[in-house]
Amino acid sequence: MIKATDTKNKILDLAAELLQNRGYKGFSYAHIAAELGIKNAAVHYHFPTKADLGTAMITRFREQFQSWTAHLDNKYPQQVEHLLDGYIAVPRSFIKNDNVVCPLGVLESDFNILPDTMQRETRGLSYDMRAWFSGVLNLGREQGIFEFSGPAADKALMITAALQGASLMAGAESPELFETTVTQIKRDLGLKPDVVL
Amino acid sequence: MIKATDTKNKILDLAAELLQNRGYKGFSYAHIAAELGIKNAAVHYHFPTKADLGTAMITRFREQFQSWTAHLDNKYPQQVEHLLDGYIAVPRSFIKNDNVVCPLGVLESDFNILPDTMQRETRGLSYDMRAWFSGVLNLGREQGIFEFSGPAADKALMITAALQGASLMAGAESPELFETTVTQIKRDLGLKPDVVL
DNA sequence: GTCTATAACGTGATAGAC
DNA sequence: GTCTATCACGTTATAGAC
Repeated sequence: MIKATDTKNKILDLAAELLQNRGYKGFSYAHIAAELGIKNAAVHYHFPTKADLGTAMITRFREQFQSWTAHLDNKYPQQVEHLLDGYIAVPRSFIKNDNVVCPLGVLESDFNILPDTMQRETRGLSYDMRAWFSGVLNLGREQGIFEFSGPAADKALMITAALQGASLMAGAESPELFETTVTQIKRDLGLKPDVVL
Repeated sequence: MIKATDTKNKILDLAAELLQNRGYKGFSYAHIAAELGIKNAAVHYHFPTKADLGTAMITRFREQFQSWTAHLDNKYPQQVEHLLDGYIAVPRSFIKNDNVVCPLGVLESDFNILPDTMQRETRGLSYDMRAWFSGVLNLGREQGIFEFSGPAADKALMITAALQGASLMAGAESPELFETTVTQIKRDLGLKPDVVL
């Protein structure tokens, strides 16, 4: 992950990390300002209200996810095992050091206290993820690589929920809980757990 | 669910609802006092610090879960389909009106900002749940009722993570996401989705 | 684009009367 | 067991100088 050099993107990077670590009410403009060596008011210059900052963060999450899947689709066309691994890599990437939690899980957990614009973007992010992954599962079953019963959309929902829940557990307990969940998901798809990362 | 009549338990009931709706930093002594028609200081009398209140809540969640599983084990001995439904009923019970989210998901999402005692109890609750459910899955497979590969503990972890993630999604998007996830979980266990509630 | 200064508010918490 | 009164602090946010 390339770190931004301009202040605006530095703020977004740091705010995202703080959100994932501490929840929406758990981080403040003061945290951001202190860490970046600037003042409170400077952060407000770039994002007038916290709702603006929060909404921009989620919009960026959506853009990043879209870029990631476009990259995967391009690099591994129709190679569903790699696409699955790419999808799993998203929540896994957050379970490093203390960065800890998948943003969607935090946003959904804090959903009722989020400003309207953040609620809308959160739903959009959730939808985007399931929609793409649903296509991957469907294709993989047609190819005879994935085995499961029921609609691909249902299976996509279930796996996405499991990855999200496992990401939360990993942050609170142990990272291995995430990996064990992934292993079981792959078993349930009829895959050997040793698929290349 | 029987509502408590004494103040101390009224506080716990309400605090739990607020926690599940708004996260740990999203509720305050003022919220509780206003709703119960008492004053800030009265709440502090029963729970001197917020950490005390939070810890007591989780301890009660653990006791309630233990009572619930004891009840299930007694009412449906060795009847794994009913035990499974009883386990699913826990997160489902929170998806009514706006009560919305499974406590464990919120606590794990807010984990890094929780006081030490709350962190310990949260881990304990998570462990309790998976441990009991792991036994149910193992028994069900021995009986030939559940079909799955891999260790029962892994499958229990995966299903628990899925229920937790689905509970969060239900709160943020639509309750049906929870039910669809449950349907898929049952399909993956080789069950018909029409098992008695 | 960043600063100083400050406003207006909510928070967790305490002392002491009743 | 609940009250009034109060405190110290962190929060989001704004005005205006540089």
